[in-house]
Amino acid sequence: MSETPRSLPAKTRRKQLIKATIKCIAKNGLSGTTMADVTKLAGLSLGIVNLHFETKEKLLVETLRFITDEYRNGLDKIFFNENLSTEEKIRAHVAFDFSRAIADRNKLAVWFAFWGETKSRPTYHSICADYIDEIAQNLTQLFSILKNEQNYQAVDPELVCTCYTALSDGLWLALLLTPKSFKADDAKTIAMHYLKTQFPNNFTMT
Amino acid sequence: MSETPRSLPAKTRRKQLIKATIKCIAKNGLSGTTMADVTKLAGLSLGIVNLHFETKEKLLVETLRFITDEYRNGLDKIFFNENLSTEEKIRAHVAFDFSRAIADRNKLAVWFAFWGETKSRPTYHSICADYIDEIAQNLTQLFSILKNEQNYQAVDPELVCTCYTALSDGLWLALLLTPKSFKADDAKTIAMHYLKTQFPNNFTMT
DNA sequence: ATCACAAATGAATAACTATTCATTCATTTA
DNA sequence: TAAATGAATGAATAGTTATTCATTTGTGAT
Repeated sequence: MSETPRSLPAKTRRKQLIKATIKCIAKNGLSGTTMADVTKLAGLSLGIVNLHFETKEKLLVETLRFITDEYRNGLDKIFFNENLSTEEKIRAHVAFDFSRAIADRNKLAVWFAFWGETKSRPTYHSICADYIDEIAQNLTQLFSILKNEQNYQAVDPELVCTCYTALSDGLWLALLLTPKSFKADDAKTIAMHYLKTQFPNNFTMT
Repeated sequence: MSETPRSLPAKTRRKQLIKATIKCIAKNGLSGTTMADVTKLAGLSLGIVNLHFETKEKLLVETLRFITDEYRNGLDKIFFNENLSTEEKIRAHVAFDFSRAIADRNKLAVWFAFWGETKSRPTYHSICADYIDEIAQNLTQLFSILKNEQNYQAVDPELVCTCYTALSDGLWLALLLTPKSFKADDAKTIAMHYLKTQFPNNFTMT
């Protein structure tokens, strides 16, 4: 195949530009991300973003949608996997949260960049609100099933879901801010530590 | 006193501008914050920021420093308060984390906005790294003292500190993203729920 | 091969925004 | 009361950056 075909399916080119945008936001911040930077990083010409996305703002929205979709789809695959037990699904959820693809510092920078703008941009907010709700419902259900299966009387599934989710987000922040001293494995250990306090008969060390 | 004295101590004017900047970042995002917006919101003239801060970038740095100092100083007051028991200090820490002054949506938007730029701006990063380290040391010490005082054999103070801190940051995100369904009191309940799993003889409901 | 088409280019443009600084104005001092 | 001071103003400037679109270039059909 050629190095960089001059002509490519629109979908491929859009993805290429979104990936460049992620790198660019990580490198220069959302406020420092320019069309010139993005297109240069993608190895393409200045006008290409307007050709494929119309405006910079739409490129940013699609970039946010890209990372939220990636996250949501990954979790859905786990949730609807019939070969996994409930405990295995929860374990897989944690593993996914701190996997290479998700707990990547470039992508984490993008998450936080958009979260910081959420209050001022209704579009960003509604994209985030959507996936949050869906994931919370699925995860709460998993905790609820585990509670019933294993007879954990005192557990409040909804509370555990909110707590786990917040914990996971905060661990992402630690990965972003202190990458030298805090690694994905540390984050996973802490997340499992919390789950074990709630479900002491499950989630024992492997 | 006059409504808006034409002349004011430099420190007061700087604070006034920083407060306007916080509101402006919350309202327009970091990327959408312009000098015109900030100065208009402060009810002052366009050139005033350059007069008091030299550049926009320096205003932003001072704004980040303002909120980090406010947070650090508040926690220090608790940590060094000799009238409080260890448990009371930890309780006060939680109460502070989700108090009106700290868990304010404008300020939360500012925290996340800067966190999102941390990877690309060494200055922002070092301001954050500083306070994180100091607070973690103090909080770890509190957990360590409580462990020894009350004989909690299994507790790992450092891990509990990292876990609590991440949880708290994640709960802030929930307050920012889903303010309708999730309030400061809910956040406090969840934080206390976690502490109770670690120190079951303490942190019982009030 | 040639043509027709669509994708990509990038110089030029239009819009925006940080910064400057000559001027204005309130306050203080003599 | 009359300078003198320096904080504050905002029109003008300089610099940056998103967007446009006439032109170029590769691709596939005939």
